[in-house]
Amino acid sequence: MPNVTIDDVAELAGVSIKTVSRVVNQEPNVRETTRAKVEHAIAKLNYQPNKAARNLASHHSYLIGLIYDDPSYYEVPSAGYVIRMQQGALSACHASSYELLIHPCQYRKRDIGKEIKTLIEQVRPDGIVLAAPLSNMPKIVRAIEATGTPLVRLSPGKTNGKQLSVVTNDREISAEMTRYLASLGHKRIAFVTGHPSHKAVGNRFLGYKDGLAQSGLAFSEQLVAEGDNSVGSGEKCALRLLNSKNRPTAIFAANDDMAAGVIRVADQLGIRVPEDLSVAGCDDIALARQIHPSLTTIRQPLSAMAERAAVALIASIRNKEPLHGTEVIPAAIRLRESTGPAPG
Amino acid sequence: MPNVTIDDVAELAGVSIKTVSRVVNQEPNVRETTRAKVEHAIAKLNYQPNKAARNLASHHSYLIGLIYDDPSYYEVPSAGYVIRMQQGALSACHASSYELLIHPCQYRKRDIGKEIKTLIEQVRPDGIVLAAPLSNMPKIVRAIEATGTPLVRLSPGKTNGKQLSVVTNDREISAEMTRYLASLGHKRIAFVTGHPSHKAVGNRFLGYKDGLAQSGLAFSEQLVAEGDNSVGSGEKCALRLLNSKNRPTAIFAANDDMAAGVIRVADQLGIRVPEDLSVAGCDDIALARQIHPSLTTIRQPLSAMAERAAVALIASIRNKEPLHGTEVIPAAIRLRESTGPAPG
DNA sequence: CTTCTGTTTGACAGCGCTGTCAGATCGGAG
DNA sequence: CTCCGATCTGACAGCGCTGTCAAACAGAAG
Repeated sequence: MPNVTIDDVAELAGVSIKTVSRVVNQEPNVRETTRAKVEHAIAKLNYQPNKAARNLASHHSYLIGLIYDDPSYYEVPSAGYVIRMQQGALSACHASSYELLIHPCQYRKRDIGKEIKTLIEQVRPDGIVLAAPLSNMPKIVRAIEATGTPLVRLSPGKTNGKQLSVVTNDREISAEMTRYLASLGHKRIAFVTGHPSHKAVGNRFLGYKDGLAQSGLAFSEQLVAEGDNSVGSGEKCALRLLNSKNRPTAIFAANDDMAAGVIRVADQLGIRVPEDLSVAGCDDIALARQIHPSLTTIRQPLSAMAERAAVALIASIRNKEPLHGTEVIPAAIRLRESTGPAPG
Repeated sequence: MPNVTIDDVAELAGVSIKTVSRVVNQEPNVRETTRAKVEHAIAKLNYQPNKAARNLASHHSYLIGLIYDDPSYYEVPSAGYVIRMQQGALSACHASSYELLIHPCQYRKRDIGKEIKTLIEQVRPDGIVLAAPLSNMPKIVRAIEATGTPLVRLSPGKTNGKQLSVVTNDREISAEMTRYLASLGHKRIAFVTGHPSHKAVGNRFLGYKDGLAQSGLAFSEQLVAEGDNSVGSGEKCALRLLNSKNRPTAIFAANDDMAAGVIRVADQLGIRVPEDLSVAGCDDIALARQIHPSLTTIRQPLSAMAERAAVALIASIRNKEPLHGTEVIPAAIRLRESTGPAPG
């Protein structure tokens, strides 16, 4: 196939290749009639600019890298999490004719910093979206900073203010969930915390406390159990909470896996959900819809966050203004079967 | 950062840039001592060839495209499926310093053919891996063929012999699963078929029949129920099968979702799994491990298939030999809690 | 009609690499 | 010691685009 180049278009339109380039790149200062001529020629020849040539001449790669924790590492992969981020990033990239390069990586590796640095130097993406939990690992953030590539972090925690961080309102939405449970008449609302290394989980705990206070309920250590984000730990916590005298009528877990563990234990103990016990989770993983009863939970706006990150990145590349600050994309509560009015 | 180019390396090594190029590209006919000199210089300067320049000069993009059905279209995404394919393809690409471009697409769109064609013409990947079910859609296959881009299909069905197809042994492994159930003493083994449009599902049904025959068991229409791949349809089929007199002691479903439906219904009917009823599925989705009892199923070698596809593609690009034929990557049975000896 | 500013256009030199082809070098046979 | 083919190396011309800069042009002001 005799590929059509910018020269062909220029010839057909009767202008110089530079003018064609201007039209293709939507640069200003092209007369309207000229632009029309060129666009007509482009359409007629079905001209597609050669990316390699453009990249070489412009020192851009028109590539955005999405770096995230390798989901295969986990037995039950956080596949949905990754897919949703990819979707958001892809839609932003395609809207600006950038391409998305994905890079799952295992942060447990010794030389992960060097690996990422090499990757970036070889591929030279114009910008990078870094997902949690990697976005909170100084080693990784520093490796990327060292390459000078614009970076946007998807981070649940506070940020260092150096780059742009796109976050969700973990704390506020957790408070809202807690208030929702309180509004159903629950007085004893327990919380299952997760692994302390996950910043998002810490914020959820704070939100839980906020929500209690806002609902006029007292916080009690008795009603807090510490898990490690796994289903099994959720079961253990549930066992302790549900076997205590004066047991809670609602349990809010810092993630869905632990909430699923709570439901399983309740089932084994003959405690009906939601009649005797309301259960709420966080994350809206696929499992949340698949279990019985289906789980009331908090849906993180992962796709929207990744999209926003990529959009910001591309805009900043375009106008050469550095990125910084924090942007909040709000999460949403998904009401399902596992929560209901307090018993009695 | 003053990027180091091939000229810098050539100067330091005291050779021409062409020789450096030869070393970088592992071309033959370079004296060992020269190669060592150059490699030393490369290491010293930490030289990274500029992809854009290389692409432009060589007319290659060093990009492999992975095209699959957009998982977001489904309520409960087939995220695990996609992630596993990505992993396989990524590992093959990185091993040969290719990059992977992902492209989820919605085949229900009218102009999907044109969309894919445009995508390919813009991005110019050196090869494409096309996943099921898209790989069985003539419209899509033809659109890709029209661009002349090398194509490998991940296809459960038979192929047209035009390109390479990487398949799994659906039929044989289903027969094996059936024989396994028979070997546990089951005499009445039922089968839940899926949506007829999924070719893989048809092969599984054939394998089921094979397995019965190989185990000396008679096939009976009474023991077949037709679902549509959904959990709900699995429940309906289970209801019919388990309420029939002389009910089966084992049910083999053409996918895991339907198998999960079977287990749910058995639970509701007070039929114990696996004591009273063995249940087997197919696909090994995340849910298979999460339900109680965990599901015996067939694990498709998705990652291996995608990896093989990408490896073959890259090899064919390298030696310029067209690809064709069919390659089989065997699946594996995962024994879990849902199957056991026949009752009585 | 001239001058000046701002807009529009084009010539041309790369970007950093690979392909081509010719020249240099080497080793063994004559 | 010479010759020949095989092996190794380098000069150079692009690949198809963008950035730079200067030239051409248009319209407003004098």
